[in-house]
Parts: sequence; structure tokens; C-alpha cells
Amino acid sequence: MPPTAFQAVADPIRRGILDLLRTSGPLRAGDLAAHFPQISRPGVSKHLRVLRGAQLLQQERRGRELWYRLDPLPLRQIKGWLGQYQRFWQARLEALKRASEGTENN
Amino acid sequence: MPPTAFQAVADPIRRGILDLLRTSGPLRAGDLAAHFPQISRPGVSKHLRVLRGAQLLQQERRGRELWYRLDPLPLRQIKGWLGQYQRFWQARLEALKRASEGTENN
DNA sequence: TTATTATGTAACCATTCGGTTACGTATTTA
DNA sequence: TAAATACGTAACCGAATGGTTACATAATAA
Repeated sequence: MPPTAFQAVADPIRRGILDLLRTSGPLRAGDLAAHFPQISRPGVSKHLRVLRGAQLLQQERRGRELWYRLDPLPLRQIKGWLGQYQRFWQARLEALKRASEGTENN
Repeated sequence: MPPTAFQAVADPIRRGILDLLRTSGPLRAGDLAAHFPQISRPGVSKHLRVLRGAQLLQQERRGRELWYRLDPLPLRQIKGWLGQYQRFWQARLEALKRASEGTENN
């Protein structure tokens, strides 16, 4: 089974790759690898495979270079799931706020 | 190291537990386990431990029963991360929409 | 007080994950 | 054509993950 967006995004290096593509635009596999000196280039390549599996990347080959571009659409699934929780944490924050105001200078 | 919210939420059973607590309010460990017959009760207990580690649960003991309540606040971290991507996928969707309109009945 | 219930945990196991090095292949450059 | 470059992948490895069964413990019920 291909990985879900939830799984793809669970790893900090994979989030880093997505962040990089978001902020820098399309990059080659080697450019991406160079940004993560803590792991080897094939290590990054394996992360790219997971992200591809989750459909979070588009790739375009140009000669011997392979350019990766972010496809953020699968992230909507996470956003959708989170949406149902938003009103919950807003309620929680307001409750906390009320509680702290109630005890101000007490 | 304790698990992050990203890791906690990567597993479908753990998302199911959170969903259940969100929609049904506080539940006992046993109630939760009963909703996941595909795995054993200790299996659910281990998932609860991960969710606790990510601070997504509050627990209250009442006699021999242990009631779990959702604490959604750590999910804001995920929401925050996703926020930076939202305008990207909106742009992508609009591009797709324009493209489909451009080829309508062609 | 004894049995039952509610729960977590320990020990174990198979699988997955995240990393490595070594290698294969296609493309460009010399 | 030979060398260098840009990649992915295979094979391997240790650690983490997700599951199990067996057990310990505390609280309630009989």
C-alpha cells in the first residue's frame, strides 16, 4: 500500500524536504540532498520515494537531472481531518483564558 | 523522546481513538478498546500510551476506571505547519480549475 | 474475604523504518 | 569514446513499531 499523507509527514526530514520545496520552488534531487548533510544522498532518495508514494511530489526529468516540485494537494486530507478539532481547541483555549482571568492577581 | 503530535497522528487507530473521544466525549479505556475489535485491549492500551506521550489525552481515575478525555491543543502544531501550505494548494486548485475551464467542451 | 473487573505493563515476536554502502544506468562533458 | 555526473535501487543492518499473551495491581462486588 502506498503511504498516506499522514505517514509521509510524520518524519521531520520529510517535512524539511516539503518545506524546502515550498520556500525555494522546484529543486533537483541533489540540491535536496545537499540540504540534509546529516544523512546520505541515498537516504534522502528514500525519503523522496515515500513522498512520491504519498503523491506529494511531482517530478520532471531534464536530461540527467530530476527536478522535484511540491504538490500540496494531498495535505488537504490532513487539513480536513484537523478541521473537526479546531473548534475543540478554540473552546479549550477560551476556557483556559477565562480561568486565568478569573485568578488574575489572586 | 516523547512522540510528536505528527507521529501520534500517523497511525489510523490512534486517529480513530481521537475521533471517538472528540465525537463521544470522555470514555474509559475499556470503552475505547471495545471500539477496535481488530486489535486486543492491550494493543489499544499501547496506542493510548503514545497519545498520552504526545499530550493528546488527559486522564482521570475514578475508582478502578480510567477516563480519557481529548486534549486537542498539541494538534495546533500540525495546523500551524499546514497553514503555510494552504495558499499553495489554493493556487494549485485555481490553476486546475482555470485549466479545466479552458478545455471545456474541447 | 474471595472473586471479579478495569487497567497498565512486561516479555516477546514479526514487520517496518530509517539509515548505510555498493552498484547500475542514463546523460552530459572532455 | 572515455570519464564524470546525477540519479535511483538493492542488499543489508539496527532500532522502532505494532501486535500478541501472560501477568500484576488496585478497586469494587459478592
